[in-house]
Amino acid sequence: MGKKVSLKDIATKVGVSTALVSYVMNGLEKEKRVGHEVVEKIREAAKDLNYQPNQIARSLRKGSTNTIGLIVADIANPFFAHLARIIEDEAIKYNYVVIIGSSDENFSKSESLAETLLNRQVDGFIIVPAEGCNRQIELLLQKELPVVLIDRHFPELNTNYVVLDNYRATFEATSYLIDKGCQKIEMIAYKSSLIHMQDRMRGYREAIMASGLTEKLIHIREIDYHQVGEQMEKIMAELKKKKEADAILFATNALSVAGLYAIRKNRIHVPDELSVIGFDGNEAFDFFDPPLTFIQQPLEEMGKESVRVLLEQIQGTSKTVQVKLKHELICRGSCR
Amino acid sequence: MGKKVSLKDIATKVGVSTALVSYVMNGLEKEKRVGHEVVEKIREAAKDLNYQPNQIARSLRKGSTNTIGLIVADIANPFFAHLARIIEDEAIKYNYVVIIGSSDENFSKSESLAETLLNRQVDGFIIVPAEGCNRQIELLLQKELPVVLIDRHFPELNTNYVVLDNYRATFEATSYLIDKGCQKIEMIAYKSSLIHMQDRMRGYREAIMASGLTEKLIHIREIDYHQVGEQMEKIMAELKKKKEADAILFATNALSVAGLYAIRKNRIHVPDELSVIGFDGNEAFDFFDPPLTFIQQPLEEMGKESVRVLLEQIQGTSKTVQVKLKHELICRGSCR
DNA sequence: TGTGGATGTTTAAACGATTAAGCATACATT
DNA sequence: AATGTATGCTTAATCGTTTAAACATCCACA
Repeated sequence: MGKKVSLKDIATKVGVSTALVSYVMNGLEKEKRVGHEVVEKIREAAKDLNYQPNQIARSLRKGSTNTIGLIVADIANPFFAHLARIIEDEAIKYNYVVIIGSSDENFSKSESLAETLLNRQVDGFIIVPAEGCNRQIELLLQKELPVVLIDRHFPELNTNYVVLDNYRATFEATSYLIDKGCQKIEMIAYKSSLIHMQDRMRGYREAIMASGLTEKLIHIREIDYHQVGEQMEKIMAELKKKKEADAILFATNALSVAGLYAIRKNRIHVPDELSVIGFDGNEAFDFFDPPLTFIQQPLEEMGKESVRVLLEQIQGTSKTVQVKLKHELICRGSCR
Repeated sequence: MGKKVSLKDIATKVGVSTALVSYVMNGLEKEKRVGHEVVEKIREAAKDLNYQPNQIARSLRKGSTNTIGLIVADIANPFFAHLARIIEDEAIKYNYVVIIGSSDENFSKSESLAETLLNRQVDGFIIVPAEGCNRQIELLLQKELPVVLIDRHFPELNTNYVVLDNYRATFEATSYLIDKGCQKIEMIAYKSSLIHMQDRMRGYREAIMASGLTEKLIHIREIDYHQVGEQMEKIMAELKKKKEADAILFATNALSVAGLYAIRKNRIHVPDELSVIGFDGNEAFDFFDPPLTFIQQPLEEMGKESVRVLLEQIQGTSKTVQVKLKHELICRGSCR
C-alpha cells in the first residue's frame, strides 16, 4: 500500500515543523502568524504530494469524529431508505459522515448496534427507536451523548425528537373517511406500545368519537411485527366474508403494502367494497388500482430537521428540541 | 461527557501496565503468558468499569479501521437499499461497519465521496461505479486499495467485480418475448457507455438476430439519466399513437417504474397492446395491472459475494475475482 | 542599553491503543 | 557455580494529528 502522505512529509519537504503545516492546513495561518512565504511553500508541497489528512488521527486527538450514527428499523424499507438518503445528504454538507445500522425493530440488536457505533466514537445518534429501547436511550442520555429520536419517541423521556404529529394524521384521515360516508372503519396497526403507534390509534379512536359515531364501531386490529403476512391474510379473508367493514386505515407503510397484497389476493374491490387509506408514499400505492389515498409524511423536513437538531446538540446546546411535523393527506381514488 | 474508560484506567485499578490489559482484552493471555490471577483481575476490572475499546485509537495504531466504504448510485433506490442492507448484515458478521454514500451516477460526486471515505481510512470499497469513474477506480487500484465493483464493471480494468450476467439476462428475456410471438420489441435503456448497459443492449440485439428476425426490428431508446420522466412520457405517447411496438423491455428498475407510470398515463393496455418486461423486483411491479414479468437479480448472493471478495482482498489475496451471476426471469401477466 | 511587543517558529505532550524489546525472577540442568 | 530457559511483567515507541507553551529574532521606544 503506497504509504500515505502525512503532515510530517510536508514538514520535511518544506523544512519546517509539523505544527506550522497543521496550522496552514487548518486555515489558521493568520491567527497563528505563519510567514507568507512559508504558507505558500506549504500549500504547494501539500498539493504536490497530494496530501489528505488522516481523519482517524485527527479524531483521536480532537475527541470527535464528525460521524453520525443512524439507527433505523430497516434500511431496505423505502421509507427509511429515503430518510437515510436525506440525512446523508444533509450531513455531508457539514462535513459529517453517516454510519447506518438496521435494528429490525429489535431492541437488543439496537443496543449492540449503538455499542458498535459508540466504540467508533460517533459524535451523536439519530435513532428510530424500537420497542423497549427506553433503557438504551436513557443510558445514552446519561453519558450526555447527543441523541435525536426520529419517527417515534418516548414521552417519559425528555429527549430531542422529530416526529410526525401522528395523532392529528390519523384523526384527519379517519374524519375524511367518515365525511365520505364510511361508518365501519377498521384500523390495522402493529401491536406495539410505542407512542407513534399509540398516537395513531388514538387519533383514529377520537375521530370516531368526535364524529358522533358509536364507540362500538372502533375496531383496531393489532398485528405482530413478525407475522404481518399471515395475519393480514386472515384479516382480509375475514373482512371479505363477513363484510363487516367499509373502510380500512393502515398505520404504517409496510402494513399498507402487505394489506394491499392481501386485498388483491382476496379480490376485494376498492373503493366499492372497501375504502382504503395507506401510510407514507410508496410506488406500490401508485400502481394499485385505484391509486391509494395516503397519509404523507414530510420526509425531507424530518430528515433535515433531525440533522440540524443533532448538530446543534453536538455543538453543545443544552436545550431540548421536540418537533412535531404535519402530515398531508394525498387524496386519490381509493376512498369512495 | 462522562469520561470514557480506557486501558489505562483498568491498568491503574489492577496495578499493572497497559500492555497486560491489552493482551488480555485481545485474548492473547496464553501467547503472552499473563499470570492466571492477573488475567482474572483484569477481566473483572474491565467488567466493573464497563470498558469498551476505543476503535479510533486502535485503528490509528493498527492502520486498519474495520470499515467498508460503500458507494451506490442512490441509497433511496430500493434496489440499492436492499443491496446495502445485505452488505451491512454480512459485514457486521465479520466485525466490519459500512459507510454508505450516494453518487447519483455522477463521477465527480463519486470521487469526492471516495476521498472522504479514504480520509476516514476505510479498509476497502464496494463500488457501484458511475460513468466516467474509470480513472477514479484506477487510482484506487494503484494505491493497492481493496476494491470490489458491483452491478457494473470496466472491462478494460482488471478489477474484482460481482455483477449480473447482463448479456444473458436480456438475451433470454428478449427470446422469451419472441417466443411469445412479439416481433416489434423495443428496449428502453439509459444513454450510457457503462458495460452493464451495453451488455444489456447487446443481449437484446443478439437475441433478435439469433431468432431470425430482421435487423431492422432492433430499436433501442436511450434515455438521459436526468430526464427520465419527460423522455419516457414522450416515448410512450409516441408508441401509443404510432403503434410501432408490440413489446417493451426495460433496462433497469428505475426505468421500469418510470415506464409503468407513463404506460398508465397513456392508457396503454398491457399485455394486449404491449407486452412488458421490467428489471429487478419491486413492489410497484406487483401492483401494476397485470403484475409485471421481470428479470430478477440475485441480490442476496450479489451482496454477500461482494463482501466475501472484499474481505479476501483486505486479508491480502493477490488474485482477482470476477463473478457473473445468473438472473431469473419471473414470469407473470405482462406478456401476452 | 535595556524593556516590551510583534512576528515567526519549534518543541513536545496528548489522544488510546498495540507490540517489540527488555528486564527480573525462579527453577532446572550441567 | 554457571548457564540456560521458562515465566511474568514493564518500558517505551508508534500511529498522524492538534495545540499550548516555549523560544528566538527583530524592531521600536524610552
